[in-house]
Amino acid sequence: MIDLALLRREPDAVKAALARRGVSSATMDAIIALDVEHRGLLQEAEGLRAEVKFLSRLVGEARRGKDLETAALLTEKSRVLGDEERQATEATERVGALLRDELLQVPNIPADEAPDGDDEKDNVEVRRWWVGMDDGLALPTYAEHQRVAHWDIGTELGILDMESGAKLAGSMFPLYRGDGARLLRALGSFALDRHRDAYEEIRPPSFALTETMMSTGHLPKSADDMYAIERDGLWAIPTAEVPLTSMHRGEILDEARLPIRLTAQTACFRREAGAAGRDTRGLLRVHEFDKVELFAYCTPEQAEAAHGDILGRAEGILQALGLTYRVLDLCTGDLGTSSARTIDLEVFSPGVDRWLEVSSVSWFRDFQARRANVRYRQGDGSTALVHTVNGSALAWARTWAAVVETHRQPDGSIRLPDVLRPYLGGQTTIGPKAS
RNA sequence: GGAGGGAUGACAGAGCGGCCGAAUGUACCGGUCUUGAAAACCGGCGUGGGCUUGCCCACCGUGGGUUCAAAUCCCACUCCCUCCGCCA
Repeated sequence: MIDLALLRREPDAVKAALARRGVSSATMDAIIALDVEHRGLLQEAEGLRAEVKFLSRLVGEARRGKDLETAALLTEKSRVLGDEERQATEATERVGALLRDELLQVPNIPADEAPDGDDEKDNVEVRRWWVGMDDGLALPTYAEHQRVAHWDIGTELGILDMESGAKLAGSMFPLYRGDGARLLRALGSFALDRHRDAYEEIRPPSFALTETMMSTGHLPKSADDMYAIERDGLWAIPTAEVPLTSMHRGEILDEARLPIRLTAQTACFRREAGAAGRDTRGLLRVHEFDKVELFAYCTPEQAEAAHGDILGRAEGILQALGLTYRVLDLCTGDLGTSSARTIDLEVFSPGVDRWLEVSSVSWFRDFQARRANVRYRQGDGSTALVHTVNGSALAWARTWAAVVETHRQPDGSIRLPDVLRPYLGGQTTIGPKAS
C-alpha cells in the first residue's frame, strides 16, 4: 500500500510517478476526494463520541451524588447523542472501507531508475553471462545433442514423468523420478547451503491464512491464481515470500537486528489461470515447483545493498551450474504490483531454445511493510516502516530443465555440474539409460 | 476429538461496569550523588489516527452484543497451557 500521507502532501509528484505505470490521475483524484470525505466524517464521529464519554462521566458523578433526576436527564441526552454517534461512525467506516479498497488497488510507486515501458517487450536487457565469458569466449553455440527438450530427455532417461504427474494431480503437476528427483533435491540443498553464511534458513508452513495472504497483497487481487482449501480457510502459498513477509507482521523490530535475512525452500503452488495451453509443455509452466527464496527486512539505507546481494547470489547459483543467462531490468509496465524495482534472471535452455525466468529480485520499499505493519525502532526512539527485498535463488523446475538440456552429452547422458557432486554422493552423470 | 485453565504495555503482573490507556515490579532513557561504576533518590518511558499543537479519538487475543458508560457483563471464534483419546 502506498503512503496516504505522501499522497496528501505531494499529490502531483505521486500522480506523475504512478502515471509511469499506467495509473490515471483521475483514479488518484478520486482517492484524494474519498480521503477528504473520510476525515470530515471522522471528525464528526469523534466529536460526538467525546461528548457521549463526557456525559457518561457526569452521569456517574450525579449518581454518586444521589442526584437521580439529573442523572436521568443526562442519560437521556447521552442516549440521543449515542444514536447520532453510531450513525456517524457507520458512515465513517463505510467511506473508510471504500478508501481502503481503492488504495489497495494502487500499485507501488516505481523507482526512478526503473525504465519506462508498457509491457515485457520494453524490459531492458542489462547483460548476459555464459561460461567462459570472463575469459573472452563468445556466447556458446549449442550442438544437436543439446537441442533436445527436457521432456524428451526426461522420458528417455526415466527422470521426469509428466504423465504420472497428470494421472495423480492433473496436467502441469510434474513428477520427477530416480536421478531426476535426486537432482532436484541436490539443487535445493546446494543453494540453501550456499546462503547459510548470511541467511537464516526457515522451513515455513506451505499454507497460509486468508489474513496472511491479505497482508502480503496476494489477496484479494490474485485469488484466482491460488489454490484454496476452503474448509479450513487456508491458501497454498505461491511463494515463500508469503510466510517470510508475515513472520514479523505487526512487530516493531530493533534497528540493531536489521537487516534480518532469511532463506527458505518451499513448494510453490500456482493455478496459472488463463495460461492454459501456452508454454505449458514439460516444466515450462507448472502448478507446483520448489523454489529457494531469499528475503530481507532492512532499513531504507540498507535496501539497495540487500537487493544487490540477493541478485548476486541468484546469479552466483546460475554461474556455478554453468548455465547461460540474461539479466533484465523490468520496465514500469511489467513491474509486479508491490514492487518498486525488479530485476529478472532468465536462463537459456537450449533444448526448448528459449529464455526461462528463474528468478525475480524485487525491492518493495515500504509498500509491503505498510500493509503487514512491520516497523523498526530508530535510534531516536521513533518508529518507521522497514523496507523489504526478496528474490528467488532459484526456482528449480525451469532450472532443472536448463541443467538437463545444457549439460546433455552426445551419448544422451547428462553431465552433472561439479558443485552438485557432494549432494549426489559423488555421482557425475545421469544415464545413459542401460538398455 | 473430549475435559479444564488462560490471553492486559519490552517482560512479569494487578485491575468493585463510571477520571483505567490502565496499579506495581523489572528493564530502558535522562538527572542528582560518586574519581568512576554500582546502589540510592528524582523525572521520563505503549501504538496508531484526526485537527484549531493542545486537545480529541481508537486499541487490554479476534469479532459481535448489552449499557448513558465495557479491560471489566454476555455470545461466538482463534491461539496457548494441563490432562485424556488418537496418531506419522
